[in-house]
Amino acid sequence: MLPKTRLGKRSPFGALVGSSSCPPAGPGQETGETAVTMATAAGQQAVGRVKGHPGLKVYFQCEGTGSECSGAGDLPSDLPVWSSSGPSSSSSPSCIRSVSSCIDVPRRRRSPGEVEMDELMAAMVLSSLSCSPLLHSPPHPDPTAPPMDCSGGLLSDSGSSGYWSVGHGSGSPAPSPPIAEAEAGLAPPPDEGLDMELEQVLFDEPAPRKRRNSVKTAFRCLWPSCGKVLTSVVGMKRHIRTTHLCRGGEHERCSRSEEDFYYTEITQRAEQQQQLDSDVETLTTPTCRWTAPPPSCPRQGLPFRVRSVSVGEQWLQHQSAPCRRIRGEAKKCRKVYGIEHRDQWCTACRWKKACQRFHD
DNA sequence: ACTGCCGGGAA
DNA sequence: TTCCCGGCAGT
Ligand SMILES: [Zn+2]
Repeated sequence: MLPKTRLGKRSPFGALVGSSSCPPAGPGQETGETAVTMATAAGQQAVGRVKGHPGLKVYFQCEGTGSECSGAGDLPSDLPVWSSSGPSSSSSPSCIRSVSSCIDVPRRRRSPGEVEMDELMAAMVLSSLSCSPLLHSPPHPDPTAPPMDCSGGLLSDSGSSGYWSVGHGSGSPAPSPPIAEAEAGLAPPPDEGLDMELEQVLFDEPAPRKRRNSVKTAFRCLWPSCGKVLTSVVGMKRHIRTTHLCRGGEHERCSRSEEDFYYTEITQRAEQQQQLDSDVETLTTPTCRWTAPPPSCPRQGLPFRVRSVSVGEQWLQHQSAPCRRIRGEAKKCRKVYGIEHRDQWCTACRWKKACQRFHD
């Protein structure tokens, strides 16, 4: 028996076993999604967008100055929007209702001068970013859902037999994301919880292994027929702001997040990195890029496409990346006995498996 | 270059 | 099941 610490990891698909489909939905497609919208002092901003499915419980807990409300409810997939009463911006049909009609939320108006909303929003952002479909799946699995048991051990790392075996279950390619991408429209799994962006990021890579050497990060402007590449976020934002958005410094605060939707993060090998803009700064400010432009600064009709990784997604990638087991300090049979005494190795070492004699 | 070992395949 | 090995990642 192999040790319990075995991490089956090197499968390129092991990173995201839970989410197997990638619905070919555009940014504006909202069926089956649940937009968590909340109002801030600056306006409304979609802080999270998770795929909803029947049975998915979403828990809110907001702490205000005077009162405290917490709501939990089953979110049907027909898009109930829960939002606190913000400014009546009717930019989106999802902002019509101020309080969900299906969640018993105590009505509470935002008290003036309330500053905890930033914290709340930060918490929502964090929770939405760190929410794995596994962590938020209902404790009682949906009986109507197909028994997709492909999600165990995504983050827990407690699976004794590595991750999952591709071969289990004949003809059931559930955990295979590339196949699932082709069959995206056929059977969306109930565990759908990650943004499709993330899945694209995770699976678009031809080489899923980490090749961090000599790879630099740059940012490409996504404005139509621009394609400018800069090495810094700040420079890119400034480029977008000044060149495309035609804005000066007085709008920087408003459009601070808007530029994020018009550039994408690209990586390129160092030797391929051509002469870029002289504006070289290090990436110090983590930016969160959402899948829709901020409603506070509507720009209708302008095409935007985002294929970038937010910080949380990067974190999630890192967490769920198929990482190998940490090489132990102990010498193994190979090193102890040497190649010439291979017959003295343990069988695992002989078979190039994890050593059973010298555990870490 | 060497080592550990995952994943896969042959016998 | 046993055995072997390609190939990757880390040292
Ligand atoms: Zn050994």
